[in-house]
Amino acid sequence: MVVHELDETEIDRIFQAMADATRRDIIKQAMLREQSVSELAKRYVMSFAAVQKHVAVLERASLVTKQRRGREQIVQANPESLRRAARLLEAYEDIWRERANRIGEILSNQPEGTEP
Amino acid sequence: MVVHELDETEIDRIFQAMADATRRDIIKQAMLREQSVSELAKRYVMSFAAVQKHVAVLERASLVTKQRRGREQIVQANPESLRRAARLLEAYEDIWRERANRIGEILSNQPEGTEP
DNA sequence: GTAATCTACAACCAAATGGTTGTACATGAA
DNA sequence: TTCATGTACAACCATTTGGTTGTAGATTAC
Repeated sequence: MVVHELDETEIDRIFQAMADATRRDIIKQAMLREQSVSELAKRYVMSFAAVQKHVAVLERASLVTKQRRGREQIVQANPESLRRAARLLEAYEDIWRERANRIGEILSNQPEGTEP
Repeated sequence: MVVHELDETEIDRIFQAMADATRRDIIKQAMLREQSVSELAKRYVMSFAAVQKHVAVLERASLVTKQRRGREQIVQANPESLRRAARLLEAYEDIWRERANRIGEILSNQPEGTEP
């Protein structure tokens, strides 16, 4: 199977992590600039602990990493995982394109001389 | 915000739908060939009802559509939604690339627009 | 007709999710 | 030292998720 280059549970985690608007925004923020968890937390209406959990989900999916700096925990984006997900989606598009070709061939394989 | 072209809850649904290996396989199968729900269900160890629910999740995310044919319900892939998700991920990669450029500029110590 | 097939849907369950509050502890600032 | 800040983590709660079984209704096959 073409679409089987990554460990399935790893993909599960990446997509599941992306399936929340707050987490997608955290990723974006971390990509724009490395930020501490509390700095990120200020942006959202939820509690600090909630943001902490969101970051943990992103970390489990390898979408971000954390690095201690004094008492702060700095969140850094890891675009590698994102790229993997992107390539997986492209693989699905490839399947679709192949199918389109296959159908196209079948349609074009009509016997000659059948045109009016 | 650059990454805000789709309705957030729509994106939520797409990624959440993709976050399950069975559903990803259903998408793949439906892309390869349109199939009825029961035909799909035969491929997996779970109950028919479970597969039915998975298809419903995919339908809610607009990743597949169903079409009645007699007593069967034919599942058709809708690669449009997949492509949207793929483009969203690419948008994140763009953010990262922009940041890399920005940092590169800072490091090269050449402020823009200083040339005569 | 009767029987088999395909689907819809409800009810139920265990586990995961997304949030909260509260407590504890380490670190930096005064 | 004392106080504020930043984090970790547990406990709790409501809702969602991913599965089950069971029942019922269409449609097709015999």
